[in-house]
Amino acid sequence: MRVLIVEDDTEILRLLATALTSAGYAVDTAGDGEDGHHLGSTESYDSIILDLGLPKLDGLSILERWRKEGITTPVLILTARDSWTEKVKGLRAGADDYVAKPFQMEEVIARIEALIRRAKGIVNPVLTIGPLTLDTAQSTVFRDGRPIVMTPLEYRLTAYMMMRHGAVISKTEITEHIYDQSFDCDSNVIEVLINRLRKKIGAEVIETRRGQGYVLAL
Amino acid sequence: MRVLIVEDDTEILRLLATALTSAGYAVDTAGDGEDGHHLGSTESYDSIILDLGLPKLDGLSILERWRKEGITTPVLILTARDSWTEKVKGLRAGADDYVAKPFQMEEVIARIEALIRRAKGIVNPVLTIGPLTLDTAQSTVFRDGRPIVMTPLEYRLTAYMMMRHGAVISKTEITEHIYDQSFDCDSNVIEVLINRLRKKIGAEVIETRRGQGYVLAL
DNA sequence: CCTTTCGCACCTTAAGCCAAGCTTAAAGAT
DNA sequence: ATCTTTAAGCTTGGCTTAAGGTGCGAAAGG
Repeated sequence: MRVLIVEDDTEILRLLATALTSAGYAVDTAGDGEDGHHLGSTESYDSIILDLGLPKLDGLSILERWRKEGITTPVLILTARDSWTEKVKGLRAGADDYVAKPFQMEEVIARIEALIRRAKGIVNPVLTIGPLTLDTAQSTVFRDGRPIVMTPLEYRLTAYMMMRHGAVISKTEITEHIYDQSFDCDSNVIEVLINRLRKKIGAEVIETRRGQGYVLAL
Repeated sequence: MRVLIVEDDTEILRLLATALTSAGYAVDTAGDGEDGHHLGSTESYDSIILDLGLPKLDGLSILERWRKEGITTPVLILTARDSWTEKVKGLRAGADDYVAKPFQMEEVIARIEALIRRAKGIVNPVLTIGPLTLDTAQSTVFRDGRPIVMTPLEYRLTAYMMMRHGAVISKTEITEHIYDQSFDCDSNVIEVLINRLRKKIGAEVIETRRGQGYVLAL
């Protein structure tokens, strides 16, 4: 799962980034409106955290532009406490949720997770596909009820595949969603990852579609 | 829908042009940077395909000029494979998407269509023809609701035929659309492919028009 | 006008080759 | 010390080629 944070306060940015990273997300960041807008338009994220007060280009304008461009990525906006009008404007402009500053890290993460689940059409916070169960609150995957110890990458890949179960997922899509920016995909990392994952969750769960990608079989 | 292609390799240009034309687009072409820039500035297009390595005036400069001139037409850039820096530069300069060479015709067309849809704010990735359903998001074809496992070529052919259902599609058209660089050799690849496809999706779905091509019957 | 014949376009099957993907180990990064 | 990436050799599925079969459709003969 890959998230973009657009925030000019470097301290808040740092905190959010580390919190999300250790929650198992691939994180990209932007310090001003222009970069933020640009990244959001051109890269593929599963969710975006957007501050409203930004240099160069303010959050609301960015959001409006994205929506005009047809970008439907769920957006969580950060606003100053008690600013009713901003909240309304934000939701009007197409935001999916909002959090007032100052905030609890936990809350932001929980809401991001809810947004992503909602966007992928998953209602229950715990997702079960065949023998596998994904608990995002615990960042844990279970096979037949038993927890499986995973590395961050393994967990991200599993979570992503479970949320898109049944779909053929290409290697490009995988790299785009479990790695952050600047990753040169001229190697067999994905294959190695898939290999390790198969050993952990069972080889029969992940089907190979030669020349197309992988499918999480039901 | 009108598209401009700026590309110096005449073979690639021809392939792109014919592919887009038969996909229902009006196509203009330019063989070098100056012509390309000029056309893009003075005519109005729904989308532009821009090669980065061009004689006279390179792609990046053209793109920058257009954006300075206030031209917001969605631009898809073509770059050499693995050139991460070029991709970043292109997206920085205001490109909306990019495809690495060598590329699949189908992918370019799909991305162009996505760009245009995005610009106009429409989404509909599922196409149903008779008992067949094409879900491009999942890269899967369904027959009577059941997924059919296909090889890359089979999938491309099916997708192409479904998008042009009812039309007679010649073998030449098929080779030009589902193969990246046109290979001209008199072999029976297409017949073999069609044969395998019929076994998977049902023989009655694909009609033969002797001496003309094939039709996806409704 | 109907029938037969013949050529050509298309169908079918199977074998071989190549590249995509698998696997393992070791080096590199954090 | 753990996790990730690189590298190298190996395996296998999908694509192509080739060879023989089938049937359409046109032209010639009845």
